[in-house]
Amino acid sequence: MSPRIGLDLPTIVEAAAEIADTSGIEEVTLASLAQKLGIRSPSLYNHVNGLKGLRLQLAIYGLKLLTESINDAINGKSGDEAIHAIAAAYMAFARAHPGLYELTLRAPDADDVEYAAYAQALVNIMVETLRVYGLDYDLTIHIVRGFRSYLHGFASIEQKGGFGMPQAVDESLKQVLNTYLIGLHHS
Amino acid sequence: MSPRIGLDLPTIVEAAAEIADTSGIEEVTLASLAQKLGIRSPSLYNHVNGLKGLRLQLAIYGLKLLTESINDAINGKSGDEAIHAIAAAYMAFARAHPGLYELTLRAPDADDVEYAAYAQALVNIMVETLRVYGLDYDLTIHIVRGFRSYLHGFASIEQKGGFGMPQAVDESLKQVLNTYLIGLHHS
DNA sequence: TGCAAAAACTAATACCATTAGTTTATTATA
DNA sequence: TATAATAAACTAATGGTATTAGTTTTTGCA
Repeated sequence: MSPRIGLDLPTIVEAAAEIADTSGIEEVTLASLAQKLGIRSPSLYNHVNGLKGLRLQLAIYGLKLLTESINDAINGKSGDEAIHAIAAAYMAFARAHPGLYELTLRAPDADDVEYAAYAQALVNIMVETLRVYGLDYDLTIHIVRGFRSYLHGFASIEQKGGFGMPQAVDESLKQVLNTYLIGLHHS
Repeated sequence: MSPRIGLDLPTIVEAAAEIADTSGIEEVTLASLAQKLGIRSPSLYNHVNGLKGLRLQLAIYGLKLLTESINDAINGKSGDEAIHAIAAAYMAFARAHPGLYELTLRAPDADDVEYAAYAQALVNIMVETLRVYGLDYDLTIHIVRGFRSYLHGFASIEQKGGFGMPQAVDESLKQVLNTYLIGLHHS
């Protein structure tokens, strides 16, 4: 079935993710990736639909890792504790994989079935975690949107060095989350 | 002093912003911009430090527009009303200038003095708006970070089509903000 | 053993940014 | 008014990029 074994999609995507995390996402080119893998760049078209296809695979891979990581973090927790655990796991992923994270939330083709499925899974985790608060469905959707927006914005701004003093960012993350949760408990 | 008058930095940056908003930020190339302006692409180097310099100018221009827009929106308001006005103006800008907004929060060189000054001005507006709540300084910084993160994350996710149902996003924006403000009033 | 398919390859094309060196037009000065 | 300096355009050339087409090679299976 497969000649020239030893090079498959996971290997390619992981190599690309490593470039993204260590050198930045604009260094992820078919040329640099091919060089890292010891092949010529047109050969990549046998595994991936060009640069656009590679980026989509990276987005799927990142979303999968992120979702798994959050699922692990949430294990056995509920309520406010679970919310804080999600936030911590989210930030830990963004910090450990800066390039991959950036590609994760920037799917060139958000209509892709696999990407959409993982994205929905992440939303479902949050919806499920909020269940204990007994909110009605519409409000739950609003709150989840706010939570996602906050986490993504925080990770994104931090990654770009947008927060002046770097020592207190974790404190900010928690304080803001607590403020949000207090508001939630009072509404 | 200036031969061949008629082409200056603002003209160039506005043309580039138009490309970004109508065709997407990856269509902003020196080639496409030069064509739009009726010149050859190397001529752009007389006004801008290459593609990187162009992107920096776009980020500065966008940040300036955004800050002015928010300043206008806040006029005469205070407290919760001012917070909601900031959020509305922020989202209005991101929606009216999708490409420029994306470039605004992605300065290739965040150390640039002019860019940093506008960014600080935006933070100052928020700090000032929160003054009426009488929070201590540290908490104010945390809350501003949360506010910025939320707004950026919301705009960013919406732009990528990350919210499933598009009809209720404004409702989400307000609801979440209200929840956040309730938490603020109770802490 | 031979055949088909998959995955590598080479060669070529088109687009892009960038640099170097040249021309041209405008402004300021003598 | 004529001339020199300067800024902004230009052409030409280089190197990097993705991508396509067509070819070779290797592997698995009949």
